[in-house]
Amino acid sequence: MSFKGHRMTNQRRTILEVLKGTTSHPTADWIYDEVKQKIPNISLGTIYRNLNLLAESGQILELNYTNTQTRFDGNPSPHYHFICQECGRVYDLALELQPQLDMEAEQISGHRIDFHRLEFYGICQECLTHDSPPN
Amino acid sequence: MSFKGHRMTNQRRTILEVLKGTTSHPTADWIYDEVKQKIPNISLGTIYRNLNLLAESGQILELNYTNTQTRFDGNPSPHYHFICQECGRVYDLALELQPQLDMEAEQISGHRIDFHRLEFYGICQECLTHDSPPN
DNA sequence: ATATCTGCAAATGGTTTGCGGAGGA
DNA sequence: TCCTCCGCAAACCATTTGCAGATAT
Repeated sequence: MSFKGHRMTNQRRTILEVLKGTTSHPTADWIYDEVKQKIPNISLGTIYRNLNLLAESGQILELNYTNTQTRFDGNPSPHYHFICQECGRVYDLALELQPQLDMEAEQISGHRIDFHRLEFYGICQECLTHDSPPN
Repeated sequence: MSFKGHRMTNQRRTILEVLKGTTSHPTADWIYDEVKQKIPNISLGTIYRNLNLLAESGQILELNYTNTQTRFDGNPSPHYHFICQECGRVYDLALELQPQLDMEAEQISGHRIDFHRLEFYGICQECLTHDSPPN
């Protein structure tokens, strides 16, 4: 099982499994801690190299919503996100895709538009109902 | 001329002028080089401190589209952007705002949504018509 | 067989910060 | 006056990378 000339190493498989097995849009550091439980001597450099390679080959998504740590999404199919400004959690949104926006923007701007990214910001349900939110 | 207890120093005024005087969504480094022409001994730390302060007080926008350098926008009113994947330039888009998306996303998710960010990606008109694009 | 990958550790580079002095209000 | 701000330089920290050995195919 490989992907376009890339080898499916134990490290790469485990990283992909961990990322596919969560909906929390984790950071490289969080993934590192998780994978370490299965491959104790894995290095953080390997985590980064594989996350970048997986993102380049379209198997995962890279999310840059802040200027600090990058987050990763095991679901590579197009969808929108919600970012809670209180706890920082990132949620998937079931909002339907809006491909007509690409057409409109293309006509207005004259640029060739391939895709768009849409992120919503606010306070998540969890933080709204709890005084001291976890995480 | 101040802003909520903040002092309007020569450095801060010049940084704001430079940023308001361009539509190129520059990086802190570019702003540094520009401001240095007027205040030769200004430090990069001052650039960052002021950009952060101006962003926090809503006078400018902070754009995090990549995991490398942050870009800044002298126009703080809500609008959408287009990022060219060939030359990296960031353009403003005249596309009308889509506030109904906030309503829809709020109903679907149950989170309180305050605003959204929408960015389009593709190849800009400049790069489409020129073989070797500048910048 | 061999090109890709890994662990290790050092380097990178954008951004932040502590400090003592300067300068707006 | 006094509190915020500045320049300077070091620190910070997420991410990248060079190298020599390991491993998937």
